[in-house]
Amino acid sequence: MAKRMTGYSRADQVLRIMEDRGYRHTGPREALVRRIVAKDRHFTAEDLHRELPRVGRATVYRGLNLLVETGVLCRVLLEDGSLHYQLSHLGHHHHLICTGCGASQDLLGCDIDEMLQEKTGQYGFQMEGHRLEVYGRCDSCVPETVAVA
Amino acid sequence: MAKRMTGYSRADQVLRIMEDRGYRHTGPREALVRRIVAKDRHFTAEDLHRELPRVGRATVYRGLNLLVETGVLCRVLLEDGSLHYQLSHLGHHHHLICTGCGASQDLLGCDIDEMLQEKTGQYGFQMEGHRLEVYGRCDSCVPETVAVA
DNA sequence: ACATTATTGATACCAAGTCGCAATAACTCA
DNA sequence: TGAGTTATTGCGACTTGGTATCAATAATGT
Repeated sequence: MAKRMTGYSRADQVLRIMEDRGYRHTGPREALVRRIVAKDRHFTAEDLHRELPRVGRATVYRGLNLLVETGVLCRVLLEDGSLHYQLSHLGHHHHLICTGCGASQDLLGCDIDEMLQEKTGQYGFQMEGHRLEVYGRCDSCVPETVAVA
Repeated sequence: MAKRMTGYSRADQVLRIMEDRGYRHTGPREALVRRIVAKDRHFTAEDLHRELPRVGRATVYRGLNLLVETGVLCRVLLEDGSLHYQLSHLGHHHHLICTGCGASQDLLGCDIDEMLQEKTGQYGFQMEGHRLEVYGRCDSCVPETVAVA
């Protein structure tokens, strides 16, 4: 069915980016990338390794680190402390993570930077960066039981 | 030296809180608490275990979890992903973590809640909570080298 | 086609943290 | 105070998530 009019899929784009950075285009890397771009939610390194058993564990971890460095993926920290990955928007942003279905999306245009600069300045602190994760329910995951009076 | 006019130290208070919750007052727990309240910066479970070799490793971990549940400690996530602990203010707050000396302090009165509620609402998202860590330099840790024009 | 260099994957290893369990220490109450 | 009950301890084995080593292999430039 009509899949995509442009000749290049997202996976191709990503592979292209990596080649431009001087990384080689290899079978295992292509497998990783294709699998990743097909995902609609965050995942762990072990998830990926389970899905691609023919790609060595170390290679999966190495590939993920590479993709994070390249800016293709970003790391997402869940409430329980476990580390997941997801396709990234470029630039600084935060994540909305659904505690129901595990879906996540980027939260764009959330500028807490200035506010933090000011606040932390009051403590004599020179801010360099921050990390913000937001947890809740996405629209298709409203809690089943509503609080009783 | 004039140390403290009240008869009860912070450590005693903490032990008191734990007893009130039904936990027993034991030697190992007291050792943990005394060591912790004497600290002026965040620390890891392994730090604590190294400092108190006579307290079993599992006991250190169990104790820390207990103190977090009780609200005495809170977990702090460093930039490199490692998990540290520090004495906690009550209620929701964030942390200012110095990347120079490793000191950290609580950042109070930083209300990003409303802003996040609004922003996330636009995504059809019902926010339940968030985590924010702020990294930078404390006033006594200004970077040695200043950016050159 | 070849030489060069990056990459792979198996394995061993490491760090952080939990689990099971027998021994022990804290509380309770008669 | 002492016996009984129950929580806690500490050991060691185990799990999970991730990295280092290194010989074998695959990708690239010419």
